[in-house]
Amino acid sequence: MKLPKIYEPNLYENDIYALWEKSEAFAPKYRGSKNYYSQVMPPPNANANLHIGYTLVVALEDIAARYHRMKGDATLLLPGADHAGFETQSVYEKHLAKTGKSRFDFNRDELYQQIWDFVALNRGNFDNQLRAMGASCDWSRYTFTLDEKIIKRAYSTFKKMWDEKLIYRGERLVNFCTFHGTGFADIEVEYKEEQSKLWHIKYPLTDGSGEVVIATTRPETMLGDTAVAIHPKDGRYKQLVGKTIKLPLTQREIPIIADNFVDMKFGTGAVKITPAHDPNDFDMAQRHDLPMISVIDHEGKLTHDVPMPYRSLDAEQARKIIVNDLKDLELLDKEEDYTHNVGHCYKCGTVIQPLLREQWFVDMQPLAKTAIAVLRANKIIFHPTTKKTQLINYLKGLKDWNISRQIAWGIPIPAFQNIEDPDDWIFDERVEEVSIEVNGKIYRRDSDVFDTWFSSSSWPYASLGYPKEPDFKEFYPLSLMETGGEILYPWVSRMIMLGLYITGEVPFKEVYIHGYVMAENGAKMSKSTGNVVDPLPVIKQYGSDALRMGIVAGRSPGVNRGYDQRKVEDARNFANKLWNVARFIEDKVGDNFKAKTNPKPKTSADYWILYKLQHLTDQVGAYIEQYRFSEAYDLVYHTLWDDFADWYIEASKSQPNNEILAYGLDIILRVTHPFAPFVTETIWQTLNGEGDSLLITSPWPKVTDIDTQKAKEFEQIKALVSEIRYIKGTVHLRDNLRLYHKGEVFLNQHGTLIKKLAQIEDIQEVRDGYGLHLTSVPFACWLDIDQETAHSFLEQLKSRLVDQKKLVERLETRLANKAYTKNAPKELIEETRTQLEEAKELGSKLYNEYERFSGST
RNA sequence: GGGUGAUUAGCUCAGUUGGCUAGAGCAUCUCGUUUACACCGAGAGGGUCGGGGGUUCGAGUCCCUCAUCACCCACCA
Repeated sequence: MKLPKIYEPNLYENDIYALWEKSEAFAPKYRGSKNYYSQVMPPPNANANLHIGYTLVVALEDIAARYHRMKGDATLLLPGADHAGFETQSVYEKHLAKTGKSRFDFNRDELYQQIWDFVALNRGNFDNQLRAMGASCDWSRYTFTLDEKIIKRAYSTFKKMWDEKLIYRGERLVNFCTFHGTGFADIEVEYKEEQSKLWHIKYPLTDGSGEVVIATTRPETMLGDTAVAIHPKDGRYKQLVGKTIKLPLTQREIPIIADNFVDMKFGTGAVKITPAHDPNDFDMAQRHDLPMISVIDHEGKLTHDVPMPYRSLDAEQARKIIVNDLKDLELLDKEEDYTHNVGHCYKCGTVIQPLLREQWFVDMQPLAKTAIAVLRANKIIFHPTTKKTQLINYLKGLKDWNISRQIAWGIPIPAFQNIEDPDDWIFDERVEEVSIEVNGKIYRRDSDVFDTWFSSSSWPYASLGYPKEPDFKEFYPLSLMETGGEILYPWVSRMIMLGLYITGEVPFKEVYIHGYVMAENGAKMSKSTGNVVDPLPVIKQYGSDALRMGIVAGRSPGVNRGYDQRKVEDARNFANKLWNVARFIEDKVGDNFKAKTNPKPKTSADYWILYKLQHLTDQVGAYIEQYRFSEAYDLVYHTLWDDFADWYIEASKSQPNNEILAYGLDIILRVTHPFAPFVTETIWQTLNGEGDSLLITSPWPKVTDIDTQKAKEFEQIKALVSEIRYIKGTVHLRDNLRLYHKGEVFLNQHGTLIKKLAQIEDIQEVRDGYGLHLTSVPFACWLDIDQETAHSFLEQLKSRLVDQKKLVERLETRLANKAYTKNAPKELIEETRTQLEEAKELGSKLYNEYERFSGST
């Protein structure tokens, strides 16, 4: 079968992927190695289209997986999708809104079913996109985060924590979005800087002896104040401790307390304490045993615990009215402009209200402690390494984790409450029931669901079927967890903690954190800005391989970088180059392409290319094992293009060796396959004709020992040819150029090749002659350029001569430095000596040429 | 307030424990249709490696410091 002139990815990609799938090439299988290599892919939101960032995820994971598969390791790349609880529910709510409905029109069970159907409708996109990107993942092991095994695992984990008292139910401050009606973990709150006011309010002492001025950004919460705090060493106030304040606008009396937390320098040095609506105040209330009064409810309105005129007001509205009322009472001391950070719901932008709610919490201390110890002991290797330190710092300051969410789309919490005794909670997995009877008592199900991260923290072992499934026994701990920096804290940290807690082992041996794919101008991609790049049109235009390589090229771990279309184009050109190399070789070797394992090198070019290919196979493998993808790709790119195509194939046109051509292509196809799976497999299938061999499962190549001395001969030919090309280009000579020499064996031997590569008329042995001598090789030879033409080369000669002199000087100073000869490694000094010799020789040749031509001006 | 990363050619970026005259792609300029490829070939120009100190025989690379940008964490009301 003949390869057409241009590689058109669209014509082949689908068929090639189908071929891999049909051949079960993605199933893990030991092929000559005893090692396994396993990754579970970070599950993207099942409901959304994959954005270009996920192409990077796929590319990185798939390159590593394909490499290890070819190494013979049993390789598992497990695909999955995430129900993405709150994310998906808010998408669905927007969808509902279009039909004029809202979540309040349905109960939670109804909503759950509706969202399930909604997600099922959209899920196909995800599968197809992953295929289009060439992910060699095992679809038979596809896992959804609401699969039975994942839910059961969440329940077992919850139960174990419950039994071991790591789970507790408590009334704590939670970050509450009054629009979505749910609480969030600390990490989900988005802080934004806002212009606001700092109000100074006079709080009169009960005994009438004066007043204390407090400063606040949230005057509406004063109705819930239960104390005023000052610093114990503050001379202005310390005599007031123990006295009480008559809280304005209310009839309540509240104490003045002393606490080290208070910053004397901020505001007035006196701070109102509202335990039910501020985390720091909450902590202080616990220390001083203060009452907590909720004055804002879950809808963001003032509660019935505030004086009549303020009840049911919107918090924002209440603020204005209260400030006005204080003004009227002449209790407002002053207003200052003030800029501070305010927490917002990351989805709708509503200001987050800290509210007192009963929720389930996980005591993170013991889990974090174990994780820190494991990280410190380097049981998990991080790429880049700095992420480890960041993670340890995060774990050190970790607070308890609120795992309750008041939404429908998620895993119901398997806890039931005695309807007659609110403190009596039991664990039970019958979550499909609203209420159950146990020991004659009626228990009602907690209507909340788990935070998505609670179940996904078990992903590495739950998706492998912990504890009994063979996959778990075979592939755990995972070889690599590849993921983005934004989920280092919410996900990676928790996978490590829960992995250690449940399985007693680290969940993965290495972590690779990729940077974000930013928009081309470096800004963050977001739907609202409209600068999101959709991978599918890019794949259609340039091919899947081009996108994969283009997005990996020049990218290092943990660093954000813009999407660069030029790199994709370049990669497309690379795929086409490979295609045409294959066409050329197909033409020479014929259709029955079968590369010999040990081809016989004949020419110095043969030895040279084998040497290059040996370096390629060894080094690319080493790079991938160190997860240095960009450098690996770079080496593949330049070996194919510069070495194999531009030098070896060109040389082969005058000294063909079909065995080596076929062998070289074979090696290059294998080594390129992890990066460009489609084009390499397409070529492989076309050239192998009827054969049933697949490149994807072919072994990674190994080139045996090469005679490097012979390889070096070709380096000399390259140097000679390059110099001739340079001179030709500079003096604008094209035709009829001859190279003369006085009986150099080397030039006689390689004359035909040099003639061909340098595009000159002839190479001749002569007795004597006159012309421009070449300086880059240790042979006496010259181009038959006349005096006048050679003159135009004088400038070049001069600048090269100057450079050469500088180099000689630099090397001489270095060697004259006794500290250098004393301290530097011997090989390096030896190298410097050789270098100096060569530099001197080249210098004198340049000098001679320069003298001869300048003298005759 | 704390932390991390970035700052290298016109643009986008590589550059592993310090060691050949600092690299790539794109862009620019000059040639070129030669047994595959114009999504091509040959050649060229272009960099005080953000500033300033220091350690070292030797620093783009290590240390200190400053500046600018980005992100993350914290949240003193």
